[in-house]
This record gives sequence, structure tokens and C-alpha cells, in this order.
Amino acid sequence: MAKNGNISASVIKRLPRYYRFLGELEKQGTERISSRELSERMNLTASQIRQDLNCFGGFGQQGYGYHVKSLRDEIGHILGVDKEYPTILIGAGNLGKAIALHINFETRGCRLVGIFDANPRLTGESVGSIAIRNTDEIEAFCEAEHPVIAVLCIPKANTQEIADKLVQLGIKSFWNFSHYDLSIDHPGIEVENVHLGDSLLTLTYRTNQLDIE
Amino acid sequence: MAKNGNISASVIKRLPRYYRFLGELEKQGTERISSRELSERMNLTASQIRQDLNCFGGFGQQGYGYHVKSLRDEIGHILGVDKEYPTILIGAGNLGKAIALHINFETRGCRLVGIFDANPRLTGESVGSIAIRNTDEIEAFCEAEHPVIAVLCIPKANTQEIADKLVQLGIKSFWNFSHYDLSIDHPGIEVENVHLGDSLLTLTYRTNQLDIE
DNA sequence: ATATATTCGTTATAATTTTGACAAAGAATG
DNA sequence: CATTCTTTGTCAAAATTATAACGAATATAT
Repeated sequence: MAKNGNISASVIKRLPRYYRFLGELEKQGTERISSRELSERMNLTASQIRQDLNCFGGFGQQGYGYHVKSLRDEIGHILGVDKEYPTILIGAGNLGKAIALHINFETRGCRLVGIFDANPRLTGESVGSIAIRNTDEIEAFCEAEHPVIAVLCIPKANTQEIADKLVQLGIKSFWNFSHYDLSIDHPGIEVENVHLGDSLLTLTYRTNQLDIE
Repeated sequence: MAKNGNISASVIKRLPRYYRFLGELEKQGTERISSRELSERMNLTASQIRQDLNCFGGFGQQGYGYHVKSLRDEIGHILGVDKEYPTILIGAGNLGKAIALHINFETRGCRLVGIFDANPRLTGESVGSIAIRNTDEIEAFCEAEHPVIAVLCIPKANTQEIADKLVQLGIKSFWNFSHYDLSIDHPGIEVENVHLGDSLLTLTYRTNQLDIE
């Protein structure tokens, strides 16, 4: 049933959104849904939904549609929400703290196990239930806990250096919030750069266009 | 020179990144750069860079390349970094505060002029140099200050309702961090949904693939 | 001053992504 | 139980996006 070949990035980017919408439907008690109805709610085409889902398998049934709970479970499994990748966060400034508190890592296959900051005055302070450790403890921590994912909320100047070091320590994936385009040439390392500033700038552009047109 | 027709979203999304890289080059004292050299630094093709830039005008010169400072200024102008759109932020929780402090609004054409939260215990508290006001003051504030952009850092349950109200009060653009896909049907309203959870989930997926393949 | 090398802007080609069409499978109806 | 309706999965077409190719303009070197 699973015909997972290699899935394009465009499809992958839509999966979490399907997962969310199906979650809402499930919460509302909806048992089944057709691609047409889902497409209306999500503001895309039914054809695209069917084609996206068929990258992974025939989850639907002709004349019926999709069973909401089963489909959501399938997509969740594909995304890996049932994993528990040990995750560390580097940089406990405003953004780092907010990410640590605001993001539900557990429901996304991650378990936040450590927070680090270079500022010794933060050492010992807690963010939620997790104590902030000093950056120089990272190495020992990694050797003991083997984290797989690192969230980077650090200034751009240090980012490449720290990331390279973390690769040596076994980190496989980076969720990078620093104002720096991280790229790691090693194969088998994944990077997700989040550029909030870029996101805002595209909105400024579009706001600007409203006035012009 | 400016042949700005209607530019595709794919191009727009790359502009802030060009702007950043050119800023770095300028800071390093680089005066000129060719599309080839820039493409190597940015990890895309020279052809794409030339085609992207030519959506807006011929900023380069054969045999020379692009003048870094001029090109950066042009792109900045296109994006609207020289604007001063009055911007308000709703929701002064962890994420809202972090965004207010962490994002440099001024360099992106925005001026953060007000922060609001429904929790009365936060009223009067300050984030950076801006006092938190109670949500019920939004209406009067908008009538006095005419903000154009709203940053939403609020729970998903209230998002649509608050956004609709803000549209009535003259807000044109939304930078939406709530776990809700905001869509406004009015023409002339722009929405940039930022789904940090979705971003993490795509990383979980890719981390998962590393193990499988 | 001439020749050679660079590099852009633009057009053509290729690749990717999205949309549309329709047969087949199953559900609903009378 | 046969008929009609719904809706999927899949294939084909269209649209979009990215890459390559190349003439023309300019810089650099001899």
C-alpha cells in the first residue's frame, strides 16, 4: 500500500497542514471527508489532495472518501509524530525561550531534553521544566544523551561553527532560527532554516503592492 | 528600467535572501559581484539570479556584473524597506514578546507602535520600549494611529474573529503566528501565515527518512 | 588599438508542479 | 437487485518554474 518513492518537497510541505486540518475535523467528530470537501476547507484543489495522498498509498475509497481518523493516523505516521527524537536547543534568549515554551515538541516527534546558553548568568535558570546549561557542557551532554535534533536560536556569527561542532557530536538535523543560512555539506544532515525576517519582508512587499496597484 | 509586471510568489520569496546576502557582501566591502559568484555563495544557479533580477529591471552590466550597493538598494526599495508601516502586535505571551524584541521591524519597513494583550495583568508592563495595552483599547488606538500591519501571536480560537475586527479597523496585512490558517476573503488584504509547528514537522519527516534510507 | 575574456539580458529548452479528465470501485437509493 | 450517484486513483494536459544557451555589451589585457 505504501508506495513511498521519493516525494517532492512541495508535497512534504503540505503534509503537516493536512495533518492539522484532519485533526480539527476529528476533534469536531467528523468521521469521513471527501477530497472535494477538504479542498474547499483548505483552499486548494481536490485533485492535488488526491495526488498528494497517493504518493504514499491509497488511503481513500471510491464513493466514500477518506476516513478522517485513519487518514490522520497514516499522515502522522508518515511525518513521524510517533517518534521521540531527543532534541536540544541552543541559545536561551528571548526567541529560544519562547520556542521552548511555545512549541509542542512531543506532538511532532521530538523530545526537548536540553537547553544551552553561552551566558553563564543563565546557567541554572529554568525554561519550563528544563534547566539551562552552559554551552561548554554540550559535548558531555551529547555523549550521554545522544540528541538527534538541534534547535539553533543563536547569533549568526557563531552559527556555522556551532553547527559543525554539533555534527561531530552526532546531531543529524537542525532547526535554525539564526539570521544565517546554514548549509552543511555532509550527506545525511538535514537543515530547516526559518527566516522570520524574510517572512516579514515578503509581507512588507505585498503591503507595498496594495498601495501601488 | 522597472518592468515590474506581476511577479510570481517564488521570485518574491527569494528577494529577501538576495537582500541579506548583498548586505553581507556590502559589509565585507565587496563592490561588485557577478551572478555566477553570487550563485555559488547562495547555492542556486546564476541563470535564476539573472532572471529573478530582470523581473524588475536590468541592474547589471555585461562584463562587469552587479554593483553590490546599488543592487541592494534597488532590491530594498522593491521590498519596501524604506517604508514605515505602523504595526501592532496582538498577544504578548512568550512568543509575542520574543517577536517584539527579536525582530528588527524598522529595517523591514515596519514600525512597531503598539502591543496588546487580553490578560489585564500584563497591562502596563513593557516589552522593550513599548507598553502593553489591554485588547479593549485596540479600537481607539487604531482610530488614532491607523496601523496597517498586525502581528498575531494569539491562540487559534480567537484568531479569525480578531482578524475580522482588525480589518474593519483598517489593518491591511497580517503576520499570523497563531496555529490557525488565517484567510481573509476581502480583496486588498494580505496574510502571511507562519506555522512554526509545520516547519518542525517537515524536519521530523526528513530526520525520519534518514533512518529509513 | 585590437583582441580576448567576462558577464549580462533574453530567448529557448527542460523539469517540475498543478490541474483536469475519466474509468473503475463502491455507496446510496428505490 | 438493478440503477444511479459519488468519489477515488491514475493518466494526460496545462501551467509554472528552473536551467541552459547564446548574442551583445563591456571590461581587461596585450
